[in-house]
Amino acid sequence: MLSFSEENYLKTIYHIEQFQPDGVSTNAIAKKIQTKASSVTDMLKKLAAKQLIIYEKYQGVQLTKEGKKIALKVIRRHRLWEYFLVKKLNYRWDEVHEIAEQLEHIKSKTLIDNLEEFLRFPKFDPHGDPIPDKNGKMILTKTISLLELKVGQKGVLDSLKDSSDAFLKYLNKKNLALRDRIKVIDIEPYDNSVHIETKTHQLLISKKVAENLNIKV
Amino acid sequence: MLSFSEENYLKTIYHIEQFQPDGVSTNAIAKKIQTKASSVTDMLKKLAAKQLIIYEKYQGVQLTKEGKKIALKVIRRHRLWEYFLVKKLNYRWDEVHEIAEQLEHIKSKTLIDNLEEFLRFPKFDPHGDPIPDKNGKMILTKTISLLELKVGQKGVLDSLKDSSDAFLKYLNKKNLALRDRIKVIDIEPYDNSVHIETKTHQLLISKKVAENLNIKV
DNA sequence: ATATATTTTTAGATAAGACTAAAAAAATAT
DNA sequence: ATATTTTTTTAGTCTTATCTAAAAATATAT
Repeated sequence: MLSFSEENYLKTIYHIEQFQPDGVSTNAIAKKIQTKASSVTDMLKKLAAKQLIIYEKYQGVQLTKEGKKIALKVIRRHRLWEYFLVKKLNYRWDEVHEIAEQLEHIKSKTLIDNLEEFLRFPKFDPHGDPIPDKNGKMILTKTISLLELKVGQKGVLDSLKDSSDAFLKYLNKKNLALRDRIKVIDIEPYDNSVHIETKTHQLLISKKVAENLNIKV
Repeated sequence: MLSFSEENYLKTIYHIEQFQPDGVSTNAIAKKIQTKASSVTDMLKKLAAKQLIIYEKYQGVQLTKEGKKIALKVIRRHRLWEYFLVKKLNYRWDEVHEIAEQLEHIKSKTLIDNLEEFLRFPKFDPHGDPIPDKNGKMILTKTISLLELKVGQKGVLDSLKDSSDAFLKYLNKKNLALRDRIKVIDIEPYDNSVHIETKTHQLLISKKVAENLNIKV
């Protein structure tokens, strides 16, 4: 049985791997997990000894099949609990991360499957991210970042590249929500900002924000 | 903020204090928490330094006001989560303890109050134990053990002195549930066993079992 | 009252996971 | 190609919560 900390590392490596498929660096993990590189190295050795990652000094790491399986279990738990918190306990999408970070490590053979059934098998969490099923399978939606849309093109806000509370609060303030239909009115070539229109209002979106919005066209 | 382990000690001391109001012994704690007396001593020093217990070498401990407050918070969380597991996730009363032991240590300012509201402010957990409210107040029901009833006397099974999974499974097997009306048919003076009758069947209850059944007369 | 048994504490060790500081390796720049 | 910077690892330390073994205090029994 893995520790809280080991599970966290596996989950984190999985997430970074989505963007860095051929080797996740020690520093990248340290940054995401808010710890020191030396602590990461220690843990990588431990996970490698358990055959959950492939680790060669200075080379970055990759999850093994087993490591990936465990990472997906943790992600499944995290996303189901987030769904529970929002749908049943009336939390906002920007309030659930910290609590789900703890709940995702509760150990039980049956708990998460029972929770999933209670929630009636949701397929996406409150941030639009897909929830892996019992076998680790999830619905992968093809999206592009808002930055890639042309003037006049339309799409739907599907999910986020950055789900930090800070970004979620920004979207709250700007009245942008998942499933909103978006049309690009204009693109400013100088700073890559995007002028968009939703059903209810118009908005100016900076490059930084635009690249964190995943659009289904 | 207290650790998982510190919270567990406070909760355990609170429970033992119900039966040993003037000083909880190191060994009693060690037994309940499944650890060694020396480990308990270490922790007692720590809790005393934090002013959560009154501890004098060799004298046993007592919770301070603050220690009791925290213990009741942990018990509140435990019982609300047990209620959730049974009422929402369809667990049986003998399956929830281990999971609630973990859930009770989730840290959040708002989680447990939101859960309580979602569950519509239950006053008793699945084992008949009262759930402390936000302020630590709970409904204390006057009960006596089945052993104290006279022949011919009636009462209702209200709660249990022992809520171990083993005892709960025993009650399942014997078809005894909370709220069952019970009448004492006969008492065997030789071994203090009790012959009882419920709405549906008659049963012979050993002394050991009888003293763990709390009856509201 | 004294011997014996039990309980509790102390001392020292261990494991997990983090840290700092310094060394080693790899990447980048001139 | 060499110097510089950045990244990663190593070595050693710290904290938390355990443990064992031995010592000290308390309780029990004769």
